[in-house]
Amino acid sequence: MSERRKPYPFDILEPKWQALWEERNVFHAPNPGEAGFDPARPKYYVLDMFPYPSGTGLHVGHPEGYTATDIVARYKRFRGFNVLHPMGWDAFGLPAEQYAIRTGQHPEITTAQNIAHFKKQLKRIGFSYDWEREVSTADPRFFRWTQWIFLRIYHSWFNPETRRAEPIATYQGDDPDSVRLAYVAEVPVNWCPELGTVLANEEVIDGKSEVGGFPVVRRPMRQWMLRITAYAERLIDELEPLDWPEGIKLLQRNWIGKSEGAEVKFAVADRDEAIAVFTTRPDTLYGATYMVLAPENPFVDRLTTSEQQAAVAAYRAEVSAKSDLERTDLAKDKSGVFTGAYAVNPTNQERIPIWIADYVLMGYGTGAIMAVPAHDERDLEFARQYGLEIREVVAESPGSARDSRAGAGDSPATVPPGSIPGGTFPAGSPETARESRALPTLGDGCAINSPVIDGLPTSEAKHRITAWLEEQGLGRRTVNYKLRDWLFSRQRYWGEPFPIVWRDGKHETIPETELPLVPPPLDDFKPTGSGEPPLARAQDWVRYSDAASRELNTMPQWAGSCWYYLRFCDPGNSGRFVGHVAERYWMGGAKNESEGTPTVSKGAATIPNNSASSVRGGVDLYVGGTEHAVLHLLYARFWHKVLFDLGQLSTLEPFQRLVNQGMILGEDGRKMSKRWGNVIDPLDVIAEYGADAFRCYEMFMGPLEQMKPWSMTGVEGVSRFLARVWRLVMEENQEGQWLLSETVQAVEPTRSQLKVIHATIKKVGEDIEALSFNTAIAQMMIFVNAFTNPGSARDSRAVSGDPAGNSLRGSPEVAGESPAPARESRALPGIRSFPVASLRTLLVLLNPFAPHLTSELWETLGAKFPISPAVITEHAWPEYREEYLIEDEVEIPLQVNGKVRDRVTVPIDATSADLGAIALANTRVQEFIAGKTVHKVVVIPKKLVNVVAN
RNA sequence: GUCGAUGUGGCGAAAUGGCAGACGCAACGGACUUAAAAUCCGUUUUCGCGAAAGCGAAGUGUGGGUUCGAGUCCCGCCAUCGGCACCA
Repeated sequence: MSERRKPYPFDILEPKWQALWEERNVFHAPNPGEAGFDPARPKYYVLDMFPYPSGTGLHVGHPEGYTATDIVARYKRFRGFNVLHPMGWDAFGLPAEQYAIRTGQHPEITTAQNIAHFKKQLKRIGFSYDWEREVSTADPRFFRWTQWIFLRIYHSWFNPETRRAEPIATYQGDDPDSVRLAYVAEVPVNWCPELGTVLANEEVIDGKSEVGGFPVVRRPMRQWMLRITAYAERLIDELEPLDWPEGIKLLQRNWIGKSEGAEVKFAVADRDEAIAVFTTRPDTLYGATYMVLAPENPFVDRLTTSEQQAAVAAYRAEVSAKSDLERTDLAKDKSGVFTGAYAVNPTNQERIPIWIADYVLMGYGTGAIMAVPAHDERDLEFARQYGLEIREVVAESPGSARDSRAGAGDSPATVPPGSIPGGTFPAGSPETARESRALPTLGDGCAINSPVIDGLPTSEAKHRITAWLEEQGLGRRTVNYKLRDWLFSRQRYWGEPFPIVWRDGKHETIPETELPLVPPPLDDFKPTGSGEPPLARAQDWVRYSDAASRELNTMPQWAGSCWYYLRFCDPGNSGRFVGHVAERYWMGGAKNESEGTPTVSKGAATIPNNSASSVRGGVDLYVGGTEHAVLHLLYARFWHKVLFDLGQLSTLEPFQRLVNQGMILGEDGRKMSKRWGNVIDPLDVIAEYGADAFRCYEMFMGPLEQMKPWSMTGVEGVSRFLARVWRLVMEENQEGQWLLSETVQAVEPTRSQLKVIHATIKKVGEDIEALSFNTAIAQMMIFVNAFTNPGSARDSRAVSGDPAGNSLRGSPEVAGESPAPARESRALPGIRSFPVASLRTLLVLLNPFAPHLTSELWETLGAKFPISPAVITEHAWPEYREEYLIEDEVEIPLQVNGKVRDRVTVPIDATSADLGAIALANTRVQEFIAGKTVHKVVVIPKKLVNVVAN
């Protein structure tokens, strides 16, 4: 009584169908070889980015992508595909551990509770996941294989010859540990003494910990690293053919940051030593007037003169106190110190001073640069600050001059390409040049004041000087990447332990038979404070043997998500991380296998690169948020490639098609957060409007990839639409019971109804393929409006050309005077009638969006109009017939000079000549061309006529 | 700074170079009702003229351009959002 009246009884029918689906295991997809598997059907793997089961539960943002994939999954099933549509949990993670630290509650318990809550929410939305395939990254049956994959990575190296990972046994060198894809290194980390732990860069703000605001220092620690940089080139190349948003591809490419250039050796003056620098502009070598080393560069210790010792030490101390963020944040002023030493410019033997400055990073290139202040903004700023020489060696090339900034006489624009500009440019007087031009040339131009390459355009100059350097043994062509190796260890409890033990200071692996290696039980999850991970507390566990002890670090949260999509293919396999047959079936190329089975592990014979087409495939559709555009998607691609190279997988890439859903904002247009009090809980919405309305609204809001604000009244609108569908089939009697409506009859649809039906079949199918769900729903609304409303102005367009008049439904008065109903059966006189077959068509089209409502109505219709199969989901997707879409007549706008002046209805096959004549004869057109000369009549048959006159 | 995305009614949004605003929300008017809710019908880009049907003009952030024709293609600019940020 107190409850608001429901527009239709979703609160009863939705749980009913959800229970039924679960009971009958309707959405289980059998694997090849299992009972019920139909090999004749093509496969379709549609995947969501699995969630971290946080304590707060789902919000309306999660189900946006999930609804999209669910619609595709249900649609593909109708289309006859074997559909793999799984869900699982990214269950290791910091929040559970921090909660454990605060409360003493074991993370396993809180995680299990959170998972249960998430699962309940997902089931209430009616997603068609195959729950038999559910996995959790924190489950030993799962992370056993995460550890196993780590061992594969550990036992491999990247062979630059074959450009692929190979077992370490194929490595011929004498130090295998130096080439392993998993290795140990001392790297600087963000150490927070107060919290007793290492923090990720994102967790450090202005040199303080995000949590608590404690100071954070940089400190070198022994860490596990994965050699992802070996794959930099392939991660770029093999990204190309994927069906991903261009923006995401670009983001990955930029993250990897490939740049081509040269490494150049500069001799140190008066010493038998040389420092290599990396530059992308070897053509500016003559303009290198000083050199800069990163403060951490080991050369600094050796080079610094005694007079400069104190200044250098002070500067290095100052720099090391800064966090990464402080150091790179803001466009702060350049700072640096002279070392007292000099290098020799290899082109002209000039002595140039060697400085140190924190604008040079130790981690990129060689940690040293040649500074060319005339042609690099940063070097220029630094040179100006410390009064270093600026020498111009590139002039703007003819034609590319931005402005006439220089006087005509000395303008390099007068230099003919290829000639030596000595006469026209004031060579040897860089100061003059500087003053006459406001800025140095930062872009391409042509070389000047550079004997070996004078007059050459930049690109050619680069080649020439690099060749010259190689001849002289002073340098070589090189490629550099921004991408760094992946810091793979964490000092945490709630993560996968490494299958590694230490003996005599050396790492070695534990046997595979000892997997899974589960974390020890602990009561205290806090870091130890000494920098040792919490696992150190479990002394019994740590002790592996008399001589060996376990690795104490755990893997980062990314580890499980790097391969979970593979486990979904074969989640119960206890002998392998994924069975070959299952993997080849679900991950294989979607097309036929006619080109032969993908090449797998035939020794070193196949080099994966450039043969991408033979190993194409992967997840057919992967939907998730942009926040994973780089890290997760890059890490997963990396692991996948290693496993592929080692012959464990059949495809080169994990995710063939990727789509990012946009963020859903609160009703106030702000990001949803507790702080603004604008968070929407899906369960609240479902309680009020039902899961079907929730799903449809999520899709009707706008394009999937766009950011868009939530609107409760919008949900109401979609709910009204679903209620209209309900009332198309059902009517309420005096007692308030819903019964099958008398108006539903076994009649043939009218011609105009057929047109709407087939237009809807076409549009909904195409729109789902294109993930344009909002317009698919709009079209179904048009369908329902057409069936519900007696001929109204708004559907005049939809029914134009309908010889039956403009009513779509057999309302008595119209049906009486209309010859419309096709052939045999007609509406009973006096009763408006809806053809049952047409309603069934609508129910199938709508089923992926509103599965509960449509299942219920299908069943109800079946009671009076029996049909087999009795369950909607076992039916085929309807096919549209072009013949019903074709019009006899078409309305053509008549334009004069591009403006519509009238419209005429003409037969569909009217010729251009006819149309032109009709237009010119039209009185409205005549009005507007009166007194003008007609120059041209543009006729687009079936579209429009445009008379050009003036 | 730089790369990318976006900019269309009061709002969410539609529109293979061819009738801008489909579909929905909100608002307003009407029917039904004792009344309300629900439901159904209708109006709704702006400005001008008209009693009205209607007629005209302008209109997709902004300035140019290409085209018979531009929301859509090209060039410049502005704004909002997002990523990266001394990568030599």
